[in-house]
This record gives sequence, structure tokens and C-alpha cells, in this order.
Amino acid sequence: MNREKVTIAVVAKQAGVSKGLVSFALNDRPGVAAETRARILQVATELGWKPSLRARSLSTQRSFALGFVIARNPDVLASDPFFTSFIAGVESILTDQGRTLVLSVVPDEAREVKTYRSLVADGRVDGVFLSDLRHNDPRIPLLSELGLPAVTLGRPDGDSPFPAVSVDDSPGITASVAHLVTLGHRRIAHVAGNSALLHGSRRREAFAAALRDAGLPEGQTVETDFSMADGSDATRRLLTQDRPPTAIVFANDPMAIAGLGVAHELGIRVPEDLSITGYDDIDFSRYVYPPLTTVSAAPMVWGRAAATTLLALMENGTADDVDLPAARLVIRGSTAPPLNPW
Amino acid sequence: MNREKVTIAVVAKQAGVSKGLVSFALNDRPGVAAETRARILQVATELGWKPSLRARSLSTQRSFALGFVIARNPDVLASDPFFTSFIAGVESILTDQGRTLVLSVVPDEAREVKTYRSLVADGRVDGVFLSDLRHNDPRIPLLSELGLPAVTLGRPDGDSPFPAVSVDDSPGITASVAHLVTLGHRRIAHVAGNSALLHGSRRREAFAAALRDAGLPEGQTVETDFSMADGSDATRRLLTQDRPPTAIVFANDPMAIAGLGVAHELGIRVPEDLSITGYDDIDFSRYVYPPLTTVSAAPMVWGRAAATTLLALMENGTADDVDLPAARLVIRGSTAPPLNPW
DNA sequence: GCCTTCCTCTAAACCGGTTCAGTTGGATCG
DNA sequence: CGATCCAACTGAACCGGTTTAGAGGAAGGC
Repeated sequence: MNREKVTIAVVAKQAGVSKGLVSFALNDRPGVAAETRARILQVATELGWKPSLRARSLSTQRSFALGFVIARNPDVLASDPFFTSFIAGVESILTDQGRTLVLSVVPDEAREVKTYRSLVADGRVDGVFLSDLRHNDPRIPLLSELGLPAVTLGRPDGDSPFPAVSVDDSPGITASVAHLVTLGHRRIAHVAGNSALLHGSRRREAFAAALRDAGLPEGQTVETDFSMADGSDATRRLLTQDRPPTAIVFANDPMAIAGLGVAHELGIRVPEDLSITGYDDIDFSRYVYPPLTTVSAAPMVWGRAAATTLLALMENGTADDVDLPAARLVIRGSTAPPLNPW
Repeated sequence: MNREKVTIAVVAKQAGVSKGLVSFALNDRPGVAAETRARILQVATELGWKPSLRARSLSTQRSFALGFVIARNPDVLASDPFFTSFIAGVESILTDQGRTLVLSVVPDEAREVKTYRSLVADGRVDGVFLSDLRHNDPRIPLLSELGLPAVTLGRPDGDSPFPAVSVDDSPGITASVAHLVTLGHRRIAHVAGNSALLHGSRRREAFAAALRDAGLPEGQTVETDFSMADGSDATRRLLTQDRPPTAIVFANDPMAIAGLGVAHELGIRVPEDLSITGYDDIDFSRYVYPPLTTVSAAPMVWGRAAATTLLALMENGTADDVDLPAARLVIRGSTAPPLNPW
């Protein structure tokens, strides 16, 4: 029995052709007679040959892997189930493509840039996902300069050569505010996320615009870093003032849940004394008490769309922006008419 | 100016030696005169040469990457911050090693096996982390047969050729029960995790043993899949019986938080009418109300230890088991003496 | 009937490292 | 002083694919 390692040379010999032709047949290149191609593929299957990824990588200068670099404080990251779901979505596409995901979790932006550079220098990945977009995001020119294909999660504010796969933040916030206004709330506050991040500031702007549209005065807004710790502090500050808001719109679910805890602790009943809305519809939101009215974003779908777009970009050199259905407001138990609107 | 790509050949020519010697110098092999080595390294830095990972991969048959395959239902995964933290810990070690993490998230066990096989077939990784150990885990013989170095997260029940990096589950559960017993609880129930998973059944056994040690009758135990949905259902069933428990020990924090929600919903006060303990000490637990008494497991430290051990195993061909400090009980507001112990 | 064209296929170079057999020259030894 | 040994180094093979220049032969055009 033939025990030697099956390489392209073995297949070629067995099929009575040259290595090159086997390569051509395998990659569906023109210039191979149909009959010959069939024979080659036949021999290949018989021998159980799988082309070596490493050899291929070396000669084609590709890695058949995609990269995702997450720059976040580990605390914020751990309490944010977004990424896990997003990644599950990405994987569901990659698996059938014979590609893998290289994940990097780094603590800060300096490391992030270094990571991108070394990912490229080592040729670890053929393309990357860009999340947590910032204002004038420096990663966009960086990746553009490095020549690495990328997809942005959300539409960047400046020019970008990369396709954007976006879910519009605004309608969800707008709907949240409208819902609260309809319930009779007039004093609505916003616990905003990090305004250096685009989705942080967009949610904040959407909040302000929604209040204006409702003819209400400007609402109180507290900026945070999206962490539960900050969310908790912000809520405490809002609720311990003289005339606390009757409703708070949180920029993400973890902060809303932290806010819920603070309210409980202060003896403020939710939703009777205070209405609360979140953003993301993470699993926890359904199970806390009262269950959270929040905005549902479908991160797995987002992951799938982002992966599909990135693959298309790498394949065709270009890909269109994708706008996913806007996140929908899910009304649960944390919102109700205020006992005393004014 | 020299614009050609810097390869080992360029460095060799520039330094006036052969390619082979450059390789030797780079890899600290004996047989290179100190002076020559210095000159070669000097030239290399001047030219900014970085050996090509791809070429290296091909000739050394290594990939300089580690793999982590997570087989979980996306829902359970998303609400479990454990992995994100664990991964952050792993990364903190890998970064300085020039290695990367290849992550796979798969929906079920069948896919999991396929993923390991293709990771090996493609030579994507040089070693893997094995989490969520099951009874007689089939992955252990599989990986052993495939010849892929691995580290198990926790000690497997059968024979294993791989080093285990473990945090003992039992003391945390034991301490939880002891704490409840000291408070005066007698009717303590357990919402257990999936008993097909080792940590699920170990926590369950620790719970039973702790009750025995306290001289209490067997406690009610409900098995779940670790999801919030199951945790919520289990809690509802426990609390709506004739003589509900006065305390519930949950096998993880997400379920404990879901349980807290159910108690609230049923008008059962925590901790006055019902004490609750969790496991993992995820960020959420500190911020719900009342904050959760739970067991703190330090997943980032675990990740670092696992990565270090796996690297040592790959380097030396062998590595010792590591026992991390047992998880500690963190007492917060969700536990208190029962109003009526019997 | 000869030249051109097209299709199929081969041989060899190439990607950029590692590794190993073997050469060289100086030091050591009897 | 010749044999021996060793450290330092070279050249070429090798990892396993892809790619390109060009060979060979059949078909088509004039």
C-alpha cells in the first residue's frame, strides 16, 4: 500500500500529467481538456488529496482567513454579548468557505494599530472587519494604506474606500422616545455611550432630535463609556437630583440593566416611577425584572451580512454597501405611563 | 534606492553570506560565529527584514497559531461572558509571542469534530484549547489521534494525554451552601447545568455533598442547559410548588439572574423570602438588584494560564497540570437569613 | 500545401524560508 | 609535519503548491 504523503506531485504522476495541469484542473482554469480534468479530479479523490493550505498560502500570497480586531476594555467587552453573536454569524458563513476567523482582543487603540500592522505584515488575514467606528477613524486610512480589504460595521463619517454594512441606529432610539412620549413622559434623560464612537454619538443625536420633534425641551444627557459601572453611576446621578427624569433612554442594554438595579436600590419602582429603555436586546434583557423595553439589533444577521460582503469584496474587488433592516423597538415591562409627568 | 522586497536572499547577499546562515543566525542555532551573527542581524534590522510567516509555515510545517473551538447554542454563548474574558486572557499571552488565535464557533458537536479535523488537515493551528469538557469526552482521543497538542480547561474524567488547567468547582459550591446553611436555610434547591458537561455535573455533585455534610436531606435539583430560558423555567417550577425552597443555588450567573427576575415577577422578595447564589461572577451580577452572591472564577487568569501551558507543551513536548486557586465566594445582597427556615 | 491559430499540456521557475550534506581552513595532537 | 578534528560556512534540496514561457499537434484559412 502506498503510504507516502499525498501531494500534488503524487496526483500528477498517478494521473499521468504534470503538476501544473493538476493545479489548473483543481482551480477550474481554462486550458484543460474536459476529459483530462475529470480524470485528474477522479485520481485526486481516489487518493484523498487535499491541496496544502500552507503551500498555497506561500505561492498565492493569501491566507484564506479573515481578521477581527476588538479594542475594548475587557470589562466592557465581557458584558457585551454583541460580539459573541456577531462572531457566530460570521462563522456560519466562513465555515463552508474553508476560511477561518483570526480574532484579536486588545486592550487599547495603540495595540490595535500594532495588531493590524502585524496581521498584514505576517499575511495572517486577507481582510478584516472594522467595528466600533470612531470619528475620523484612523483605521480607515491605515487599512487603506496597508491595502487590506475591509468592511465597516456601520457607515463611517469620513470618506471610506470600504463597503459599509450598517444597521441604522436612529429609528430605534426615535421609536423609544416616541414610545415614552406617547406614554406621557416629558422629562426623559439619556445615558449615552462613548461619544468618540460613532454609534455612541449617533444614538445621542437621535435622542436629541426625537425630543425636539416631540416639542420637548432638551433632555439631560450623561456620557459614559458604555460600561455597566458608568451606567450605574450615571443613573444614580440622574435619579438623586431634585427633579429626576421619569424615563431614561440607555444607549445599551448592560447600562440599562445596571440602571434598573440602581432604581431598585433607591426604592424607585420601574416602570411605575421610572421607565427605562435599552438598546441591543441582549438575552439578559428578557429575563430581568421587569423585562426591558429595548431595541433589537440581530447581531448574528449582521455578522452574516458582513462576512458575505467582505468575501464579495475580496472576490470581485468591489462590493456594495448593505443596509440591514433598522433595529426594532421591543416593548416589554420596563416602560409605562408616568405617575406624575411633570 | 532599493525597492525590491526584502527576503532572506537579499539579507544574505547584503551580509555576504548564504541564505542558510542567515536562517541559522536568526534562529539562534549553533555554528555561527558571534561576529557573523551580529553582522547578519545588523543587516537584517537595517533592511527591516521580517521572515515571511508563510514561507516559514511551509517549511517548518507549523502555523504559529492556536485554536479555540466553541460548540454552543448561540443563545447560551451570547449570555455567557466567560469566553470573551477567557479569550482576552489568552490573547494577552499570545500577542507577544507573534502567535494568533483562530476562533471557531460552531452550533453542535458534529460540526465541532469536523472543525477540529479540518483545522488539523489544513494545518491552521499548532495546538488547541478544550473547553466545556464532557463525560468521556470524545475530543480527547480525537485530538490525541490527530496528534494535535491540547490543553483541557478542567480535569477530564477519563485518561488524558493532555495537561489540564483547572479551577476546582467544588469549593465555590460548597462555600455557597455552607453560607446559606449558616444563614439558617434548610430547604435549598439547585438549578444545575447540563450534566453532560463535567462542570455541570461536578457542581451538582458538590451541591449534593455539601447538603449531606450539613446533615440536611437531599435538595431538589433541576437540570438545565445553562441557558437563561431554562434557568427561568426551572426557577418558576421550584417557586410555584407547595413548599418552595428558601434558597436556590444556581450553576451559573445568567440563570441566577433569570431566577431573580422570576422571583420578582412572582412577588417573592430576594433576599427576604428567597436567597439566591450564582456562579462565575459576571459583570452583570454586581449590578442587578439585589447584587448577586456568587462565586468568582477569574476567567482572564484562566485564559492566561491555559495559553502559557499550551505554549509550554508545544515547546517542550510536555507540561504539568496547573491548578488555579479555587473560585471564591463573593457575598453580596442576594442572600440573607430565611424568614421561616422550615 | 504551407502558414497561422488555438487548444492542451509540460517543464521549470518561483513563493521564502529551513535543513542537511559537505567544503574550507585553522587549531590540535601525536 | 602530516593526520585529525572542529567550527564556520556554502550550496542545493526541500516544503507543496502556482504560474508562465513555450512545445506539440490538430484544425482552419488562403
